[in-house]
Amino acid sequence: MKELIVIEGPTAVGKTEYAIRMAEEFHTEILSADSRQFYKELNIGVARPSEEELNRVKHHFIAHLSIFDYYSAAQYESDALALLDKLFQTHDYVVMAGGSGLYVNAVCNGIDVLPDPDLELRAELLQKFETEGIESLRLELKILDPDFYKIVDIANPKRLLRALEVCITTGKPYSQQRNQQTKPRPFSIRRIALNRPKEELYDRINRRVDIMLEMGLIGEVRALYSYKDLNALNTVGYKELFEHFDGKISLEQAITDIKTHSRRYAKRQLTWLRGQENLEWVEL
RNA sequence: GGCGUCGUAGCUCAGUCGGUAGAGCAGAGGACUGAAAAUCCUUGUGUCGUUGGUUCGAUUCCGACCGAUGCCA
Repeated sequence: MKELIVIEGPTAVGKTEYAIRMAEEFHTEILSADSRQFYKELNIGVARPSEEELNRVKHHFIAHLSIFDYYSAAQYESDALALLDKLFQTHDYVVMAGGSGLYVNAVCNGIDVLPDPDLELRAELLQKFETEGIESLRLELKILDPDFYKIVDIANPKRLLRALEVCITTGKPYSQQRNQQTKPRPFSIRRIALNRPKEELYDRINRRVDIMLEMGLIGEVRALYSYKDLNALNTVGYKELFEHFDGKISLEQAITDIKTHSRRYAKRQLTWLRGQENLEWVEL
């Protein structure tokens, strides 16, 4: 029986090192499930594994995309499954490691079959939201999919937007196309969630930000300044420095913001993980 | 040393024409199916600097003191 070993956990907990050790032990390879390490332009700020680490074990889905590319959890699901199919021909175990919970779930549990967004439609709806406000999205969704309207977070524009996209492009209510059933996989899955005492984790996050700065984070971000509106750059470590370059905040403030936002990100990841089933928690 | 301003939640500050107080940020908790390092929701009792006085009642008015700060010496 083939097995996928998944290493999850909050940012800076130590997933990279843990996954590499595990992959070495099982003589296998690693799939990154980190939605920001996908982008080749992002390196220091997303704590990409070092050259040395990448040489220890073969990694996939690191720097395989450009910040100009569109990508999604559903695409990741099919890319990862295709690769796993190949890797399992020669390995009994494969390791997947990353902090993007939605992406991990797409691979472990599957994601409903729905159309990819029509980017033109998305832009149109976004335009509507910006000019007419969130209430206009609510009214439209209430008509197109009253059932979903009852359960969505109507304060969250992204949820409303996506539901509308699906309704409009398929001509059917979004709620009728969501079944949220776990898809069977041709391999078993062992999910390990790494954690540390909060104080220690926060200390690691703060220290890692300082290390990123020493490694030249500011230069990396400055070189990407003209693309600051791309989704891939709506990322902790980048957006705060863009604000500094815009003259809105001091460098000192940007640095403390990066630390604060990273801590909050870790907190959200833990909230997400607490809600997941079949997790094996490992305290480091 | 003199005159003035300020001292309220971890931080920045609002406010109470006298009836013991509230925002933003931080913090904490939560949600989450094609943008997810994204996006969204909930959550604010603190000797109102200390100490006297006036008052039925003071964080609010008055005095003194302490601290911060500005100007003048």
